[in-house]
Amino acid sequence: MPPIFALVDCNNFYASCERVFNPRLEGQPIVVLSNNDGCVIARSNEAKALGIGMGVPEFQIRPLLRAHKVQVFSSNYTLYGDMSQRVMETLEQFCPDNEIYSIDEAFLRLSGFTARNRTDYGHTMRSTVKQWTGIPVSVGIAETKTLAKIANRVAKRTPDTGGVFDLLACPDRDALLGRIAVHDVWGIGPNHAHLLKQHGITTAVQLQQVDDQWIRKQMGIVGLRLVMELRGVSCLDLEQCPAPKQSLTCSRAFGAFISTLTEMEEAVSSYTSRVAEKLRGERLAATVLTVSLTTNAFKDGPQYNNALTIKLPVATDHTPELIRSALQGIKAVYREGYQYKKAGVMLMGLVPVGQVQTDLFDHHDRVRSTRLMSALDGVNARWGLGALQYASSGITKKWKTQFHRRSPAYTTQWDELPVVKAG
DNA sequence: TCTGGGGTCCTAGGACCC
DNA sequence: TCTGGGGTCCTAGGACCC
Repeated sequence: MPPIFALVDCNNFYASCERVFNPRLEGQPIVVLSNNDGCVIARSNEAKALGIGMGVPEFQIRPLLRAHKVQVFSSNYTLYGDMSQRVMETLEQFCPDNEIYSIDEAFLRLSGFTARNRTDYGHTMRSTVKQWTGIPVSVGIAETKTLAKIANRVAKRTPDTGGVFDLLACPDRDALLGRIAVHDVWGIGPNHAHLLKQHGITTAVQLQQVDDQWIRKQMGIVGLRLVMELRGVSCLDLEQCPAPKQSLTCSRAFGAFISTLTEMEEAVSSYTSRVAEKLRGERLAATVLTVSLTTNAFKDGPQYNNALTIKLPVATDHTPELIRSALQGIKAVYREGYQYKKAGVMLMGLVPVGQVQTDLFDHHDRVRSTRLMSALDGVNARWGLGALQYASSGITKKWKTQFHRRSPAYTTQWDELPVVKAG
């Protein structure tokens, strides 16, 4: 029996999260900004209707935001991560055969349903998620993941679907695919959209009908797979046990320019602590570390970008060891005379902690340092990330990322829980 | 003044080996 | 004049995703 996929996607996820705990935002335009309150990364429907684009710098639309009383939020990833988990746990109850694809999307395998039942089930899931979490979702159903993505798009944009659309029950699929622009197909980015357009291919239905050899030559195996998926031949299966991570990164723009090595060392040290926490959270250790730094490409003035990759002597998840290597790296690439905007620390060559190949000459007391790291992570989990920090991360931190308009961590910090007033 | 962050996969080309 | 062939591994860069 051919598979059937449903894609459940949260509507305007970050904006919806803000709304759940602040009901007076219902019906109002909302935007959520990236780190340092730089760009728009989420918009409510009302904000989209004002013509606010995805990724637009906040300063460029400031007058518009003010004129329409748009509610502006800094991003609050602690809140969004927790809300995501609630949504996914709800979906899990409906369909354990699922893949959490991103913070706001999951693919489900719906087998053994008739067409009528599928749509009904979609509506039940949708209303349950809304009732249990407050988050509105849309459901797209089809025989491949790529088509389920398209079905979801239709569900989201066509009010009379009630938020659920089953492409298998669509009487004229070609007409529908003819209305989907090729750049809106999952897997077609700006570059391939341009290439396809030059060959007269502008809609999903045209893409579906291209010659196999031609698409293989133009877009490689990925392109051919995509076209097969559009034809209803499933090539992308559910990935239920996610492959172990290959890399972990912490890279961030600074809240204020850095122009001294000391401050750069603080920032890199702080970013390394963060990525090391992620590493331990995944129960992995790293064998390769890359540090990078860059000036502001948007500004005039001297530019400098550089990165350095260091092979670690022994795979480690121990923050001080990682900081030592990162600092050694940043010293080597740092040049005086620039205004730095951003730095990053990436860990690669990840191996499960249980399988670390130790060095004959490695005298480090690993048992002791593991206990220390657990204690550190425990304190930070209890009191909030950054409660306990390494001195090398600095104290004043003028460079720290700015979040001027952040909502409370409504669901993860006792002192920030929403208060319900009796009245 | 002010422009995000974190990932994956594929491919082409070079180095190296037999 | 004439300059193999095939395999593997690694890396950098491109393209895409949310």
